[in-house]
Amino acid sequence: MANMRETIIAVSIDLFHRKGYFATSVSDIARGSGIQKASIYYHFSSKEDLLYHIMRATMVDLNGYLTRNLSGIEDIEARMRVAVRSHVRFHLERQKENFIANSELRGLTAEHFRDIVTLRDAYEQVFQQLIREGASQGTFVHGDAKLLSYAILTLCTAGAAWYKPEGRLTAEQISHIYERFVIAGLKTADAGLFQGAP
Amino acid sequence: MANMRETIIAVSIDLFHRKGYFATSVSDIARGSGIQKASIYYHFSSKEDLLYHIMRATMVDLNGYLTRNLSGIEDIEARMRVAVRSHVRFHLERQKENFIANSELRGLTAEHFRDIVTLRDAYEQVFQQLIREGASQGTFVHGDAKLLSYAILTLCTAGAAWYKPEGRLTAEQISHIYERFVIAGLKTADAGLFQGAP
DNA sequence: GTCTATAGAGTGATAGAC
DNA sequence: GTCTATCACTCTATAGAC
Repeated sequence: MANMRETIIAVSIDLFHRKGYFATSVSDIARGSGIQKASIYYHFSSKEDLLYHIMRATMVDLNGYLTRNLSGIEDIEARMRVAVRSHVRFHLERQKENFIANSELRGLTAEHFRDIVTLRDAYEQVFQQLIREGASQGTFVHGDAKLLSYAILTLCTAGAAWYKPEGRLTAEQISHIYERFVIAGLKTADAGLFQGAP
Repeated sequence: MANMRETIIAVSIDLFHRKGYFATSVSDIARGSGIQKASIYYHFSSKEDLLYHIMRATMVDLNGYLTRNLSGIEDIEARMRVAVRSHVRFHLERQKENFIANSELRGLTAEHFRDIVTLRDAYEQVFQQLIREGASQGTFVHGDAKLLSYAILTLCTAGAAWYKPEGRLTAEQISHIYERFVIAGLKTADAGLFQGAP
């Protein structure tokens, strides 16, 4: 870890994941980084600024990863398979950051909160659009795209949360399991199953 | 709210849900309850004791609700349908407490943490046993019962988290939607889908 | 059962030397 | 870029009066 700024970020990701944002003090981060707590403020203007930076980088990378993986693929079902695999793999590979991004939104200022939610909404829109296109061309069931997208994403996000790298399955195997499960649900659930939604 | 102890619990559930356990101070709870913070300690020995009480009551009630709903039902598929509906309905009716029980485990002492996790494990075992029995009699697919139970429970728990009481669907309608979705998944997912697990 | 008062420790953040 | 020192405040929890 050549760069102190990167060290602080890595230490913070680890602590925010293990103890939570509010339970982690700037002193904890400084101790883990091997510097005094005042030195943290040379690199970041506040503890919240550090949280925001971690969350924003995670969401931007998540969106970028999905866009890259989808580029050049035309078939709707193939695009959905790729989207699910992309989501699961990203969450498995950057487990701690994604856990933070999903659980520490309350630590952000109102302005930063809005920014992160906007990025999250854009990501969910990709899945909802795929569900709508798949339904209109008869590949997927007709149902509330918003509720369906939440179901798909939370199922996969939660799956990634209990994954242990030293476990029996590789990230590749797990992403295939969820890909097949979601596609099965989108094709076989009886019509009207997800009609109406919050 | 005749009883001050009950008032403190209700106020704490609201604050822990809205702001999180660590971001909520004993002063906040006292202010919400209309007393001085020192008076909180007449009713509870510590802030953690209050969190533990809320979590334990929620888990005990969750288990009791499931047991009552399952009593007298023999058929495996019918039992699974009832179990899923029971889970979803309980999470919709006591949304805040369940959210706390699922997200504030880090606030507990090691001893209390173990106690809550034991209760949660017992609850999950009911679902895993149903999955195993259904598979052995040919009603459900064969697959890793643990991974399947996690998928079912987190899908339904997450669904309950974004539910808004003033929304379009009633708790009854939502619990039916999830019941049908889970049963469809348990009956139609191709064999080997959930083989192997964390 | 609830109050006032306070102990004792830790918090996020800043000033200014080097 | 990192340090020491410190500000101003908040936190959980307790003591003891009423």
